[in-house]
Amino acid sequence: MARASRAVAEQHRTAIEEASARLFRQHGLHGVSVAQIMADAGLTHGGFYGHFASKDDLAAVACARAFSSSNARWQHLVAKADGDPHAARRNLVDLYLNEAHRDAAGHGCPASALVADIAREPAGKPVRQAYLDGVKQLLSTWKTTAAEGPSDETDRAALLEMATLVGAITLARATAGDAISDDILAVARGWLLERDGRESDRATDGTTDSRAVTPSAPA
Amino acid sequence: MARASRAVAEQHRTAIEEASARLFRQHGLHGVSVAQIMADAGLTHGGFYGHFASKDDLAAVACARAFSSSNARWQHLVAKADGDPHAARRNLVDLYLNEAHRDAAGHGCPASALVADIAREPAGKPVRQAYLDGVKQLLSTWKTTAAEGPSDETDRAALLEMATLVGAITLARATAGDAISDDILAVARGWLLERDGRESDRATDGTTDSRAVTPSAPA
DNA sequence: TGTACATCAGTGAACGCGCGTTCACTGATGTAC
DNA sequence: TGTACATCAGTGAACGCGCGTTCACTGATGTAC
Repeated sequence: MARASRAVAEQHRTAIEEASARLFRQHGLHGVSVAQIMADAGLTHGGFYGHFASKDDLAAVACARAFSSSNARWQHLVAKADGDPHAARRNLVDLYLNEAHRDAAGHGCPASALVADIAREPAGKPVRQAYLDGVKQLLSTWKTTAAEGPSDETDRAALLEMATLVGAITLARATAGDAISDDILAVARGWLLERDGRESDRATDGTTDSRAVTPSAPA
Repeated sequence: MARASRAVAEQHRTAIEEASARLFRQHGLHGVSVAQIMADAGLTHGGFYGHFASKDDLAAVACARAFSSSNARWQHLVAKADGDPHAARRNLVDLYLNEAHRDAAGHGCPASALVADIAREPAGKPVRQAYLDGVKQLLSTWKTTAAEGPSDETDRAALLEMATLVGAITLARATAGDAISDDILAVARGWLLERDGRESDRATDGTTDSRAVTPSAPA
């Protein structure tokens, strides 16, 4: 291949972004190389710098893309609940605190998959800002599932609940293979749903038992 | 230096373990090299393999050491509470959900500092078992701060609370520099202390406001 | 207690390898006429 | 619509560098007598 058309070049750029958004979440920002990302996108490594200024530049783009994709899925699940905030929350919790999500970080929530990588990035790196923006997007979507309407208390609760989501899934990943891993997910799931009132024990997708969810696409 | 005495060689081994326990927590298992660890311990890199079979081997030893050290500090704070589980819990929460702990992962809790690195390690790696054992040690210590005595419910609560501790500190690290970072710590601190009953609003070390803790040695 | 010498902790050069990035090159694409 | 040619997306070799690990070597330590 000598020269791709503009349309094809744009497809290539998208493929690079999608491959990196997945591989960065799976292996970490420094656990996958430019060459591996390009190979995953079906290209050779030399063309990378025609699309991005640096690996750091790509990291920020990929991070933003991963959050955007996760947030869209969250909003879709909220919409499916058709105005019932309890059902919306149940949909999100079932998606998030799930063995399938635990075992597929590459397709899951970037807030948890990248949290430690971002914490170690120096202050000026663009990926840090992308992460911060992304977390705030997810928080905003999460708040729409609060039983009470918007308030300072709802904001505080959302911070606590997001920390619990992130802590439960990351700790479950680190302890995967031991019974404690499933227990962590189950306990956090129970707390997040029970604390939100009991009048909505059914999710809108028809499942009746959050512990027996069919393996579904992760967050 | 040509040959160190046995006593000095053992000091060197200890220095390597301590340096790596700190540097692995700060920069990640793959974010610091054998040469950097050895230099930090005051040695050159070639001697490393006289002490450890591989970097993976050291990772497991360093992980166990970090947990052992953290757990000892936890037990010391529990002991200081002199049998009052509320005060013990307050001591631990003040230690953990703290700006100083957030900003010094290298001296902090390995359960949070290493959580994402461990999640990405393949199943057979010895560091995974060391991590799992360490988390169970901390859980065991944490349970001694439960208001009610030992029970299945206490066990489940401890899992949830540990996930919240880990989630809050890691998310606070990833968002450090933004106001949301301090908010996450404050909200999680409030929840962990309030949920445990209100009769113990004073920690045993004499501080009266958990939000104004003096910067202290992290967990 | 003193001597002879084997042991071995630590040194530093070297190994093959993969990293992020650069660059001369290729040849189809896109454009000017 | 057809031709001439400049543009530039992608290729693959190459750059300097740091990685984990190995190894010949040094010389003080530890031991046998």
